[in-house]
Amino acid sequence: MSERSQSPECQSRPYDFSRANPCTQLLGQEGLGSAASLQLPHGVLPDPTLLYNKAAYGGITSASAQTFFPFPPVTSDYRGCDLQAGDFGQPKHWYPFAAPEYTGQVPGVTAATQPTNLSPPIAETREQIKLPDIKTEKDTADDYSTEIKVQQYTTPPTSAAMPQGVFYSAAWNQSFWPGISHITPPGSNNQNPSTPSASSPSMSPSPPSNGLPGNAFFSVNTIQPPTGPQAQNPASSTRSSGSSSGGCSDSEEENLSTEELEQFAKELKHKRITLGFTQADVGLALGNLYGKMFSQTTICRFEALQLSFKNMCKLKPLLQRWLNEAETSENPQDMYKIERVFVDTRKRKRRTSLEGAVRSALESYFIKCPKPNTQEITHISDDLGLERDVVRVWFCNRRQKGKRLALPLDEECEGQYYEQSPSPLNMAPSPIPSQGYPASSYPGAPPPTLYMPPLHRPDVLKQALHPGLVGHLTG
DNA sequence: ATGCATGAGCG
DNA sequence: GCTCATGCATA
Repeated sequence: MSERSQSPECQSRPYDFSRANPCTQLLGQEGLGSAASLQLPHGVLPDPTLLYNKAAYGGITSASAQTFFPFPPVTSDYRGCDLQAGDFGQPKHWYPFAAPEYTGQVPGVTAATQPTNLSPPIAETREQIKLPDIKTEKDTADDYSTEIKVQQYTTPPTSAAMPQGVFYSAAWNQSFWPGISHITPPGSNNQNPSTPSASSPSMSPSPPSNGLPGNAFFSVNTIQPPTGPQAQNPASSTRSSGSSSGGCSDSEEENLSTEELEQFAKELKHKRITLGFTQADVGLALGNLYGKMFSQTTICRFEALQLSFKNMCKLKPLLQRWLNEAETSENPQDMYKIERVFVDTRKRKRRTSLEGAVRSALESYFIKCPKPNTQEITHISDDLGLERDVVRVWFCNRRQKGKRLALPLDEECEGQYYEQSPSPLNMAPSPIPSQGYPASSYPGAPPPTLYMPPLHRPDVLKQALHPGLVGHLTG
């Protein structure tokens, strides 16, 4: 079901963004052209999605290469949809009623805990527009009307609390977070509950126990000043929506090693499941402990080591503490029932669902140029009949994704993968900082010319790469 | 589990 | 307009 299995994404692909092949050049030379004749710079493997989806896509042609723009036109397939055009052409005030009191949506509510009496999500209450290539869960007319959400968290059925029963398997090869001293931070590294806090009501999922009432596990606004070594945390002071920094500010975090993080993630997942907590539970529990909740998504990514190193460092102490509490808590239960009413007056742009062919096309563009400039983005959006912002965001996310899974090669080299193209015709590498992994400690690792970080992480590679290529690449 | 989106902070 | 942290919505 995962998209990865359907359309391998390129974090695992050996794209060549080396200086020798600036985007423009590539684009100008070849185009996305027929798969058959698709030419890629030496050392670069063709985009599997292109190869595999060529038939389905059939839109990319190298024919009408434009003089000034390197990107070959990608047919009108994506353009011809007037419906889209109108749709995407809409203004972008997604939040016309900006509400200061907005508390944000309660994160981490998974299907398992999703109350049945909730008003159905918008997506379910409306017809999804079906477009040939692009779908958006968007109301036809009154888009983004104010929503009032009432969410009730109830004790997840114990059974449900044990999801797949599959324990963490995507273990990171520790070589992926190399370089970090394997220093064992005094006092942090390990689980032992620094403080078996006599009663930690803070966690109370479903695990069976002697119910004890009381403590507001989910008293949302109850910010309990963290105590103990792992207490002080940036999270408590973070903005409402993430911070670009605020990472490993604690001495304790700074010393985290790759192994520790990896191991902890594993341990967390294992114990969480054993204890009967869902990822969403954990996210909410953190809110109770630190006053800042996290979504199921974030917990999931933490466990899967899909966050930046810095981010992992930042969250680790929080999760560590939660884990300690959860393990020592005598009655982590009853309380697992919170009811919250909040009004979300903001409107979120309905998620655009890019059809496979469009994604392939975007991937192809990405291969050519992972960091298109404004003009290029416009061109792409025109070609694919997508909203500019959609394209821009797609590239942002794509780069972010690439970095997340990319091996932290040394930044110097890494930069070249995402070099910005100053102009369609002339590009000079302009390294950008990496998202987060400590500089590689690979001694004398040669500057990679291929964008194929996953090769350093076979496990991730297999997961992300098209099966057909795994053998070839890892061969 | 992950694709698309938001928003703070920054240059 | 980008990165980064983060989350909603959905596959």
